[in-house]
Amino acid sequence: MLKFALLGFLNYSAMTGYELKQIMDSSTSNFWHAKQSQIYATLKKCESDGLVYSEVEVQDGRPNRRVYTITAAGKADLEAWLAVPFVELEAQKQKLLLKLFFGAALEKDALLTQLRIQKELHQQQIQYYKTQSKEIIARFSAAKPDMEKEAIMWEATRRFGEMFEEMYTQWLTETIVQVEEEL
Amino acid sequence: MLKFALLGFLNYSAMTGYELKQIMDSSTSNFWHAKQSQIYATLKKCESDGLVYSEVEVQDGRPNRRVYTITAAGKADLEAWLAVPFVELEAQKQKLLLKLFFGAALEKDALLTQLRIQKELHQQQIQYYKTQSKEIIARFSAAKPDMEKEAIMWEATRRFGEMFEEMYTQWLTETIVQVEEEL
DNA sequence: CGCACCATGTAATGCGTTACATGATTTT
DNA sequence: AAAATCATGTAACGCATTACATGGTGCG
Repeated sequence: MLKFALLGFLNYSAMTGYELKQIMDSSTSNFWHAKQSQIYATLKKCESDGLVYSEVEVQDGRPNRRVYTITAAGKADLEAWLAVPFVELEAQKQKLLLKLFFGAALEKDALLTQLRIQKELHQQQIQYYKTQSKEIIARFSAAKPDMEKEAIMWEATRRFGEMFEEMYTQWLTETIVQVEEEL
Repeated sequence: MLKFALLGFLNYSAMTGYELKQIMDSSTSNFWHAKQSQIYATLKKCESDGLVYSEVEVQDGRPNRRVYTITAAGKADLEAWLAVPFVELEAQKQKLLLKLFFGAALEKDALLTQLRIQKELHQQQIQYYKTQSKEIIARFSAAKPDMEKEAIMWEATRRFGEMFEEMYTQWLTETIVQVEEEL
């Protein structure tokens, strides 16, 4: 899957692995993230599969840059993936729910402390989406007025994050009350 | 992480890998799932780490069963994990958002079709949580009246699923309108 | 007769993280 | 003087999926 994220960005413009890491951190990281090492490894794999090619740019006083460019095969691969709908629900993994599922084994107070820590974190995250995340998109839209359609999609993903965190916070609030009263 | 799910269940009672798969499918699968092969492999690892031990039960006319029992070390490991709070947000991965992020490259109709397919799926999932999932918990609670506290936690995880799917459906509804009007 | 269920596992492969390794330049 | 940034990668390990392999019982 990381492959498609990389191809998606390289389809906008050629970039190095280092730059791909930065752009992912500031845009997709809330729903798709990767470590630098995985990005380098995946780019290498994509190159050997003919989806991208790379050229080394020699710099002086700085490390050389390996700039990756998407190929026709890479574009075709990306477009094919975009075109085929997902016809199943994506399986979720939520560590916190797993712990909570077995959480009756914990002291009531220990459980409440954990839930309150999480509530604090998710509340902060709502603010992140409402401020920083919103601003990143606004700045990008201003810089690239030719990418209006893309900006609408980016805003949709931001809105998902905001709604997710609001739902999560609401659920934690209700669960805390439930545990206080019934456990 | 699967390790803790297995230890959590084995802490209730000794079981085979086959039974663990079944119980996970009917309880935690919405927030933690595993393939049968991974369960067998993880049990083996847990045994070599001394967290569980196994005994083969010979059956006639049926394959032998390898019954796993949690050890004192396994209980300690589980309890330590339960006791330490998660102090960070869990990173999420959402394939659909990744595709949507690059979705401006698609035809408007193709994009709308994909969003509508997803909306249908998530709507069905709301119903699953409101009916089948609710019933499974009710049946289990009736069968194990000594596990009242556990049942409250299970209901909390079910409620998370329901709220998540409602949020997701709401977001898709809004996003579909957005794409219809602005793309 | 065919299918689902019971019950176990191995092997290959892929995806992802952590740790290691290097070193100049720029900013605080 | 220290820390962050720029820039690349490899190696080991762990987690997860897919495919392969076996074979009897019970039900419709």
